[in-house]
Amino acid sequence: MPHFTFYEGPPSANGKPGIHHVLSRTIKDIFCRYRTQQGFQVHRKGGWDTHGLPVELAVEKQLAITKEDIGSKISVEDYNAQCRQTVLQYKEQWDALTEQMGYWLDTENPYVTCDRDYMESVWHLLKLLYNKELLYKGYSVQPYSPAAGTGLSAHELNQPGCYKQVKDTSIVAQFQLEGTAQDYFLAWTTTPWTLPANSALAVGEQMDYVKVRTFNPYTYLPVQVILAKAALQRYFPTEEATGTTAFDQYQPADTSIPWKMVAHYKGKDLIGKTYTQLLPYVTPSTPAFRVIAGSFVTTEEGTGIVHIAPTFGADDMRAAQLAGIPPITVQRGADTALPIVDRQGRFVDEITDFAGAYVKDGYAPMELTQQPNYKPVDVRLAIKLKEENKAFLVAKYEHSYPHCWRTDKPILYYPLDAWFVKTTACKERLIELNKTIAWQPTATGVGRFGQWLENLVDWNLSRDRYWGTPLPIWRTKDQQEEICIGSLKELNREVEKAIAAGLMDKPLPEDIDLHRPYVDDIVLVSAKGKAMHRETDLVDVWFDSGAMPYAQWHLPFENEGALNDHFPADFIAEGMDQTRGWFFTLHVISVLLQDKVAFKSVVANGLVLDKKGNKMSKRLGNTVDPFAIMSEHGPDALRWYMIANANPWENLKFDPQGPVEVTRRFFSTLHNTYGFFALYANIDQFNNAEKQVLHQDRPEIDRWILSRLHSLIRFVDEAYKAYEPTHAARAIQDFVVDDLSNWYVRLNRKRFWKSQHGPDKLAAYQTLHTCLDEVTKLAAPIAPFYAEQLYHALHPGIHRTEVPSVHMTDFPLAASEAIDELLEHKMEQTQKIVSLAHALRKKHQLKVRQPLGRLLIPITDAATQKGIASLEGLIKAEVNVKAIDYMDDTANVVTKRIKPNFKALGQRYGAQMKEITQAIGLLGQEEITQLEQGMGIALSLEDKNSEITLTLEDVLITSEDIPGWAVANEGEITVALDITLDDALRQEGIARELVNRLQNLRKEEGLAVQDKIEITLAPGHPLVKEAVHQYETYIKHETQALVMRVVEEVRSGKLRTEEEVCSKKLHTTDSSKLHTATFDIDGYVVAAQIVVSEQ
RNA sequence: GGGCCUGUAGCUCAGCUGGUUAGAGCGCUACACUGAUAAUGUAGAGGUCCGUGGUUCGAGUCCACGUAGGCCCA
Repeated sequence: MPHFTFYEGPPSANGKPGIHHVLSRTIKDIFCRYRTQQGFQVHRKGGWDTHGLPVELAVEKQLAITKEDIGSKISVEDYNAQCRQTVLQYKEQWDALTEQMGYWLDTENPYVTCDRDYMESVWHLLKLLYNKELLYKGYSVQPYSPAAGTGLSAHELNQPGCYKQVKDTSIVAQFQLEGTAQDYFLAWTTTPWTLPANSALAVGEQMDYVKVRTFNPYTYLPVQVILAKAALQRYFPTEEATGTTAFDQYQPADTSIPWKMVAHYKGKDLIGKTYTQLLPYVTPSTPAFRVIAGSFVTTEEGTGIVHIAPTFGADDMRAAQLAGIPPITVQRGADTALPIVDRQGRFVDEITDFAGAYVKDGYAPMELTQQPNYKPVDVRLAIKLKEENKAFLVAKYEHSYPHCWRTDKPILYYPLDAWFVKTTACKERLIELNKTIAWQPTATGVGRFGQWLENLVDWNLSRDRYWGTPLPIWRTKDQQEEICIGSLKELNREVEKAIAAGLMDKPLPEDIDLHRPYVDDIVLVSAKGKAMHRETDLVDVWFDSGAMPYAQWHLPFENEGALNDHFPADFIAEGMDQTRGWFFTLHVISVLLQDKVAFKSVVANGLVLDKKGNKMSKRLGNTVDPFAIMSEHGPDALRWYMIANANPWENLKFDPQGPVEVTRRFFSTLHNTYGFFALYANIDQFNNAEKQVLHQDRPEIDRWILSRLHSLIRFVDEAYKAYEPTHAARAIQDFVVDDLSNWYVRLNRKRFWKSQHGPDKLAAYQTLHTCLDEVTKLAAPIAPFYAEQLYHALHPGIHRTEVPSVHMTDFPLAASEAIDELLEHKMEQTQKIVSLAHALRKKHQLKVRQPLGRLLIPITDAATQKGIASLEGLIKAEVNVKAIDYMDDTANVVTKRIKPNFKALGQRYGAQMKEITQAIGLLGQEEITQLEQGMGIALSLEDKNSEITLTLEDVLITSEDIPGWAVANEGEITVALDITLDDALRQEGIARELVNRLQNLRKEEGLAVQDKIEITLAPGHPLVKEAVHQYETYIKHETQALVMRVVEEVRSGKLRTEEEVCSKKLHTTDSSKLHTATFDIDGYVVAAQIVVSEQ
């Protein structure tokens, strides 16, 4: 059996499932069910994402502790035990959702990311990366508190009170362009102490920049400075100088400094320009001091040119890394490079002028700052730059700056050790292989995800937390030796060595937990005999989920060969917002390790918003409980609504009325159609056991609906294949509502209730059964429950014979021989004709029950006429006319309208179209007739004296009007209705009205469908009397009357004379079985009485 | 600030490679039907196709800029 491989992106059972999970899981379910029906084996292994910050935060909240308390107020052991307990706290709700929404998933054997087997596989993958030298220790710039000597998480920074308004010294520095005498870039900073670490300047590629001639306000020297045009106002609020006089007249210390724009640039023109190092204390080993592109550059503050110090800003580091600019660092020993500020927040010795100075006052001891001539380092730097003609503006600047919540001192953005996956090493390959993935929608793949890959930086794996997969790397204190562990076996082996070396006293317990703190207690021995301790970092949880193709099978320790059958995935689905989440980590791990994609196709799904388009949140209280919706409207209605309403990758504005409408419009229509079928199938004991009536022996209407059915099958199959579930759902819905229910069933009702059996009735049953059956299979992936129910209803004996579930049936195959496009087109025209005729009746207040004489259809070509003629009976019945006449308008009775066929003509004549349109508008009825008869018409155009020949294909002719008739048209179809009535037609109308009233009476009085009756009528008016006489057989037949008597008067409650009852041998005198009514038919009063015949 | 997506009737959405009366469902109004009936049909009202400019004989559709919203990145 061929495999269809699907990966379940693990949810976290640490939170409750929401309505959006119904959407994402419905999408996953649809395509897996579809493939199952196609005969693929689909493994649906569930999974749980159990590590990470959300879990830790939840636990901290439960225990009312913070991260700092771990290890003091609570032991790491207890903490981890608590985490383990918490991770699956909502598992039951998730399992309930899975079951109730019908998500076909193996919940019995899920993979769990905090299981030891899973973690061992993760370690194995990390080791493979390590062996390929794709795992390395570097640094990342993070919030750091020198006072506390510790890094801070974004979460800690966001605690209330951390951001404070402070006044800092800000400097606009002048960076001199290389090779110029007085041209400078202006860059602004609120952290002047980072200027000695500057190694680049960043500009916005698309931004506009200008060069301004002016004077330095501190040195009064002439300068030309470059800055963003949008920032001009900020630094040059005065009027721009018009000539050179202002410059000539400028005196040092003048309060007003003249300025003038002398050049314009785009940011991208500046990229690559080099400049002289601002504060040359440390010389980098590779070329630096260049203008680079930065996507973060703005003109809202500063100069639109951003000073880049890669060691002291996350943006800076990233941009510099992308551009190949080195950071400014100092060497300590062979392998160690340090930033120019130490961990206590002091400049290192190499920054001679400021060596040992604290970069923020807050870190310096009181006795230092209280000295009379103490100046903060930012101020000292400012003075130095002013003196050296390197400062353009120095000012105090008030802004919000984060502070350490423990020490209340400002934080630094500071490079901290971190382990990275060297994704940039395979950047090209990642991009290339991404192009082979079928993204739905495509733009997400090439655009959003593609862009992300283009700007790839190395993946920072390190997390300074407790609950996650520990990084399996042990190092010696001197950082010279290290080992990466790839399996439990290897770990045990190393522990044995450590025991031998006396570093450990006993082997690891059998059931060693690979989490912290247990792994932290393991000390290994290096080749040189030194002790090695584990690097304390945890691995980013995203690595856990990206590892699932391997780790879910505990590869390579078990399930050898699983990759052959289950890699790569044929299909995955995830939230649109997971660009750098699962999509990325799956892709990276598999490309780096196997040089293959991890998934061949992917459907991204959008957000589920509330009815008004607001994001759902607990805070706003606008969340929707999936269980409530499902218990109220059923899971299928919810699923169908979510899929049919909008493409899943667009945001869904969730309207709780949606499932209600879906139920009404789609499910109840389908159910009514089935109900209709079942009603008669039961009466006639139809059980689909008879031999199928040959396709060619079925009436045209059957062949039509079957043709529509197979067209539908073809369309839906394609749609599922192309991951377009919305198209599939809408097509199924339209077929059921429009074609099957409102046309086929409506037109064929008689065939089911007529009493004589035969091939026609059988064909009707079989055709309707086939339609329902196939629709059931097509809809099964989206509406699994209802489809299953309907399938069983349609195959009552199924447990004995056939396939026991719709979900195991073969997905329908479109039979191209059943598709008759010509027939479908004909029917479309017929529907138009009927609709037009109904509109005419309505306009002239003629009920459909009133027969009319003729319908006239002007015909332009023989093929159309033939097509319509073959469905003539249908039109006559629907419109209730005696005859249809076709008119090829030789007599020119019909007024025609002519329009150019723009598509045909436009391509040929292009610019001449205006004139041609005008000329065609002037054509008369005779010329139109000429065209219709296949003759060409010459049009002479004034322009260029040219002449063109028009043929029938170049124009569109419609019949507008037929004098003396009621006419309607739509597109190329026109119909005319003869609305004159004679007595014969009136009588037939009366007869039909009578039938209608008698039927109503039957129903009102609660008679069963198969009850036979006897009728007594008092027609009153001669016209009615005549009608009753004329149509006696018809009336009796339609109303299932065995007897119909005409009398002068019907009294309420019982028949006129007792004798008549006796003479007619009615077996009853029980008046409760007599049903009497008075009808008003076109103003004629008719009294009637029916009684159930007991014969 | 950057990337991507979306903007069409009161609401939710169609609208294929540009072709001249821009559609559907729901809702609203009116009428009809009543052996599918807590259904159904028909008709009507309702549109600066987000804006501006451009390409073209012709733009809801293509291009540019802008604008509003969303997601991701910063």
